[in-house]
Amino acid sequence: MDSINIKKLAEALNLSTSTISRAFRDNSDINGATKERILAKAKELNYQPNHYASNLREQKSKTIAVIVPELANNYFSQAIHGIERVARENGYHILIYVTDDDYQKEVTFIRHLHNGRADGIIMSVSGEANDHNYLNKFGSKRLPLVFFDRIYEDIDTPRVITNDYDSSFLATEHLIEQGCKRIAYLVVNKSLSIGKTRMQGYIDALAKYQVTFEENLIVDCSNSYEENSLIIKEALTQLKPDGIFTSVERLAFATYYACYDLNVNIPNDLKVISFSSLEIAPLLNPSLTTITQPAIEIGEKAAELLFTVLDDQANKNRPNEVVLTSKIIKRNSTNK
Amino acid sequence: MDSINIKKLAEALNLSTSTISRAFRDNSDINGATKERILAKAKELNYQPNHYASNLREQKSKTIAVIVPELANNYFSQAIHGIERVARENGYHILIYVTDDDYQKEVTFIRHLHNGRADGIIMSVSGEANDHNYLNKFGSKRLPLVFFDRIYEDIDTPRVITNDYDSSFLATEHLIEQGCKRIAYLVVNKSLSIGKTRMQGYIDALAKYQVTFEENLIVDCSNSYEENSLIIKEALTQLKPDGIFTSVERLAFATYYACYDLNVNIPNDLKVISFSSLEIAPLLNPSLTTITQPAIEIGEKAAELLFTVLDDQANKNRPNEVVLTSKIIKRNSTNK
DNA sequence: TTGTATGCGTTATCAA
DNA sequence: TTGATAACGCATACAA
Repeated sequence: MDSINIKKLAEALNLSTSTISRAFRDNSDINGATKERILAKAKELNYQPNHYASNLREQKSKTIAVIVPELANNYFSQAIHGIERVARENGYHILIYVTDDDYQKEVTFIRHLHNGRADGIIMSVSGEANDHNYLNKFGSKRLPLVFFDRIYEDIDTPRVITNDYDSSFLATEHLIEQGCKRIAYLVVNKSLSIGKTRMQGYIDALAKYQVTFEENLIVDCSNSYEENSLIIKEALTQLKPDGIFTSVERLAFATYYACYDLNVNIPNDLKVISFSSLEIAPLLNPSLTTITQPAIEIGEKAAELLFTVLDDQANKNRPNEVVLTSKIIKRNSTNK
Repeated sequence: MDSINIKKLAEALNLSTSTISRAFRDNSDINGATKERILAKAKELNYQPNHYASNLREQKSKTIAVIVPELANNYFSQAIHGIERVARENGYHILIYVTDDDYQKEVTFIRHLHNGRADGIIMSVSGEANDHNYLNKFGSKRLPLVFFDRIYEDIDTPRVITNDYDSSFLATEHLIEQGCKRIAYLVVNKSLSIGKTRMQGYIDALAKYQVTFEENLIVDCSNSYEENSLIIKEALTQLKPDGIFTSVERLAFATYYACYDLNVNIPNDLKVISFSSLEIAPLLNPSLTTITQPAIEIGEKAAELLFTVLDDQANKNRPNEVVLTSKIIKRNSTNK
């Protein structure tokens, strides 16, 4: 390694390494002129303090890890965008890990992150999770953790969520107002936080309007595109719903494809509403009525929340839960 | 810091730190039984070698940085997914940086990465770039770098691209075959590699069919949604094209919105084809004819290429350019 | 096969 | 205001 380090820079300037080091930190006492001389030379020689040495010395990495179930999803890429912006403004870097909804990957990622690589974690949990207790195994040494959107309710850690119950209630209400009598709820994992909360909003809205709740109108979908296609087509033909409320974006897409195949007309034969952050929802055929979460803002808030924890580990006055509001945007897929 | 480290683990086992260290690497001589004893105890105490100490000692970080212009774009999120998978399989972590097409951010990211934080960089360059020479300033100390998709032609480094010229030629040909006489080409930065290559395919296809090339049918768009909306509406009303070929996905979306507003019917009044990795292109109104790049594969190849460079810095026999093939998928937006 | 000693590049403490 | 030195946690050369 012939690259430049603090020692060579010190030699080149006839100064000690401590002085050089001081020039790169704001708080230290250092002569203004020397500082400038150092910074100039540093720029000339393209010197930068080695992050790993600093991290080792300071016991922090200025890095946060972001763990998401999937990337090819407008919601998550927007959320990450928000996280990235806030992190950068705070001088932090972000590591990305994708679980593909695989619980084992999630556990492995988290465990490996506890080696100093990251100072904190922002995570939307995998859909498969059964035993969340692994998160408690770290005891007091667990890294600061912030959940967003998909959370484990039994883990005590700050979280950023949206008003899912209300949104689901309103979404279902909207379908009822548009004349739907048999509304199916499509969900990937109904035992998971968001699947469950969203389902409750649906059930309660049905109750309010005295629409009979049918267990089999809750359609359990999977993570596989092919399987979902079959499941949804069967649901459409067997259950003959006149409205569909999907808990995640890709189930709405799958519904559209199924309807095209089966010659089911949206919205005449079937009305569709979905959670989705798709920016081009108006361009779909027909344009899709969505419950749109403020994805970027969720990411930003999650990052901010993590930073308040990092800045002040002791302070227990920080908010433990931030709830943001989603918007229902009515479009043609639920037209009367 | 009361966390566990190699020294404490050594004490707990009555061994030396070097023996512990050896247990965590495969190549070293160590008694099988001791190794197991160490690993068992390590698991019990939740010990993991500190990455920053290892990195400092070994002068490598097992981390690669990925720099992209934007995240909320199906192409890039898919590419990153591919990169992430290959990286993980190789035991590498990935850092994500988003430039928002801001050249200054790109320069800053790259410069800061040369502090040991990453072993290599995979980048799709920002659209604004003027002076690429900053990349040469690092001399022999420049980190291994792989470009994908949006490249600087004047920088000598491995790259993964698609057959953009051919695709553009075929796309234009397709529009001509569908009866278009006035085909506009929408581009964000025509001096940038992909904008230029794609334009050349367009121009040559026009020539082949003796369609007159008109300079003003090359429509220069921006990175702002609002500006593009105005630019495209003006282009539609002033230039009255009967076909549009857009170099990036979001210009196709902007075109759809503009047509909705202006009551221009696609495909009757105007046919549209675009580069796009949108998985739900069939669901658009009308379904969009696309040139679809193998985004995930591009990411995978870029990562593989970087790893061959990292594995063997000296070997100059590695491929310097990988060209993958895009697919034209004809849909209703170019129907006769 | 295991242990000892040294250094990776930096920063904090203390002395000058 | 600056310099000498130790320490962060680990991996390797060398000794045992």
